[in-house]
Amino acid sequence: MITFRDKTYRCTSEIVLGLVSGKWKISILNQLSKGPVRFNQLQRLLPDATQRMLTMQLRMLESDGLIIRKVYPVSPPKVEYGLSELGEQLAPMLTMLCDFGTTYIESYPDEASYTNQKHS
Amino acid sequence: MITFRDKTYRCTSEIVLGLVSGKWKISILNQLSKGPVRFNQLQRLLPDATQRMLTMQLRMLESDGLIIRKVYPVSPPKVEYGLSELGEQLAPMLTMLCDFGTTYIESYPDEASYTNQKHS
DNA sequence: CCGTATCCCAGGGGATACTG
DNA sequence: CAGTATCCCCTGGGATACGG
Repeated sequence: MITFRDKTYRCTSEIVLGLVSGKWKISILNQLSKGPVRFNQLQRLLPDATQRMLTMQLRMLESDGLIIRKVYPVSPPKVEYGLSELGEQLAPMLTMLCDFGTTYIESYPDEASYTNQKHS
Repeated sequence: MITFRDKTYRCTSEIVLGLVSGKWKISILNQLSKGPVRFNQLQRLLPDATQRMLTMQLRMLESDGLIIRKVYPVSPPKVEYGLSELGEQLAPMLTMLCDFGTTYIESYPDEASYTNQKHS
């Protein structure tokens, strides 16, 4: 048993699940892996996420040390989010998860369907 | 966007997260990876899981095709759980998640503490 | 031995409106 | 532009008791 930041886990893998579990966390990490992004860019990239949710997920990723929030003290305000070192190290695992997910649903071909998302 | 079993995902990796997210799923998979186990053995291996929770998590893993439930029609009842082919394929990923988790908490040395679990 | 059935609670997430 | 503030709902999980 492991205790980490006041939560208990039965395996260290559960900690990683916690890091990326959250409706928009993976999408955010995927976007940031292409380079730093501003808040309203993210909003346009993830049009189904509300401002509130986006902020919450970003704050969690930040406090978990996976992303870095840079505030430029200018007017109008400018905030940029980018991957931290730790966040970059996560990338290969996200890829593996993605690949396994793809393999998995291919075991159940007629239970999955794809929709292409509108983009600005 | 992907729709799979009436849920929508933004990335196939989220499907995998769903497969293993659940308080006892990883612990169960870890145990079954050592070989098939009976229900009450599992209870003793995971003493903090209630019967109800154990049953629920096992049912989910089963309906997701990761484990196989074998019922022996004898008296007293005997039920044995084992990994499916798909479940075995999951193992390397669980190992990666575990390893990254270990690496991760080592970045924050004084926020983690370890407890060895009582076993029968 | 291997489960169901009930009841209850906390927190993750949605909708909407407001602000430095 | 980049957020807070409220309010509300729903699901995952806990406690406990009962059944084939």
